[in-house]
Amino acid sequence: MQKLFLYNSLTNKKEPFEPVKEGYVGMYVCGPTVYSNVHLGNVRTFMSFDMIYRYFLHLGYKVRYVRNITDAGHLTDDSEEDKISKKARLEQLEPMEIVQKYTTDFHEILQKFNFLPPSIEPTATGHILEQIEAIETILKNGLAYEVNGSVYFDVLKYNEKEHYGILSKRNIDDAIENTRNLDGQSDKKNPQDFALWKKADPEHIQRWNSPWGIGFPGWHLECTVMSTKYLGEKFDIHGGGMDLKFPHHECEIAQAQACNHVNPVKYWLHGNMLTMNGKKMAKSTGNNILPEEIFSGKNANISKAFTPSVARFFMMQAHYRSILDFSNDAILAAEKGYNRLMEAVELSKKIESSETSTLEVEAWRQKCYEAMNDDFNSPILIAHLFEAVKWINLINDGKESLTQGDLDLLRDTIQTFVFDILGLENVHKHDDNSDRLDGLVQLLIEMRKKAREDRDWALSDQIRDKLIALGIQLKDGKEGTTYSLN
RNA sequence: GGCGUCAUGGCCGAGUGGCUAGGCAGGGCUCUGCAAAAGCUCCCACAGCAGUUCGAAUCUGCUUGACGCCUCCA
Repeated sequence: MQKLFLYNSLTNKKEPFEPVKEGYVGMYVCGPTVYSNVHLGNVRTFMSFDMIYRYFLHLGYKVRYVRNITDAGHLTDDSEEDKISKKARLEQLEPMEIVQKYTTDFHEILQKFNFLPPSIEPTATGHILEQIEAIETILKNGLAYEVNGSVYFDVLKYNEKEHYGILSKRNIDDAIENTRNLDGQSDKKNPQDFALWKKADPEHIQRWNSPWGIGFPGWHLECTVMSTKYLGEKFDIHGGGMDLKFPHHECEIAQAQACNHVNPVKYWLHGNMLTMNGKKMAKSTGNNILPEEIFSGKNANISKAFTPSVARFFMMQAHYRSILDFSNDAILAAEKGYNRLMEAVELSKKIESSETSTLEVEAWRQKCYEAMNDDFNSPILIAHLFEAVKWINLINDGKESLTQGDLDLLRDTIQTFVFDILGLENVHKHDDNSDRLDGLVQLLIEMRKKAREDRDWALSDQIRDKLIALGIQLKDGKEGTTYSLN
């Protein structure tokens, strides 16, 4: 099995991956809060982990990939209203209608981007009982306290024996000094404390019964409970966006420690932000672009529509831990590179083998693995894939050659990395009219051929230029004319 | 204010103490009726200032700038 190194946010180091249980990987990724459409920035994080999931599967691990749906509603501020209920009131819908609507949207979007579904996709509302039990355990262990029907985690007490800040590299004393004074009416003993259970006011729509009265679970508890339930007290990988590192993931560690006395996660992986115009994409600021807008081209920041696979390629060209800035120029450039890659992939199916090989396919294949083994370095992998693009074209020109065995290896490796691991798709516009379109274009190619034989350049160029205007690129080669659709 | 990350060629983006990814755009050549496509090739960058070193863009310090977190956030 390939030796994989990954960057652990807990230690800030690249470490060799050694699973808790040999041959198995338990991976938990914080999913979306389903109160509005996912934007491209949300998608980036999930896509990074989709690629990581795919790579683990390819390496032969048995992976249980858990990605939750947050449908219980997190608090937005110190008011008692949470996101889900807020939106529900706005649209005159039941909270679960909102949840259903945006969960469906989430799934549809990810499907278009060719995501593999997670092994388990648990919901917060489906685990209220488990959350209540966890709170009882934490209370019993003396690390939480109840005030007026709410239960808070006692961060200072926890910090006496454990390190609150172990992940985000924060010092609790600094945090105390620098906490903003939001209001004076909080029930918390200390501003650092966070809610495990929050009392629901009468007008609060999402509400459940509990030993502390009617209320709803706190911000961070669901992930602790669900990851423990499905992956165990100690599991391999926990992922999420960089912006969740603090406080969300820090609180998860504290809760798990308080419940199970175990540091729950071996490797913390954090994907970096997708920015637009140099600023983080966020639902709240309006600085974002929706996947549907990418697919339709209907957004002021882009000049045309892009396929999901082009957007995926654009994101895979950057490392998951780097900030990536979205712009029209950047995705246009990515689209051209993507097209060139896909055309070479198609061509690779047609090129023929020779008696001898002039290229080192096995060494190249190993370089592809080395790229992925180095903290899932997809941009380096793509650089290597473009080396193969060059090879395929040279073989096609008769300037290099491969034996049947090497050619099969090349094709297999491309298939593996381009489609299985990066999750790209070569989108053929195979609608009902594709045969007709092909027939039409072939007819025009014939007519142009005739015109060229008659030296009727005006006609032949007209055919060529009108077709390119329609997005049909004619390619004159030694063996005749072919075409590609843009 | 505190904590942290990052500053790479026209653009996007990797990476390493010396051998200097890749994509896009641009120049030249091959091919072509002219082109396009494809191939070859050129353009050798690492914010600024000091320091460590035989040697740094890569290590250290400072400066400047950007971003992220500290409040829901992928």
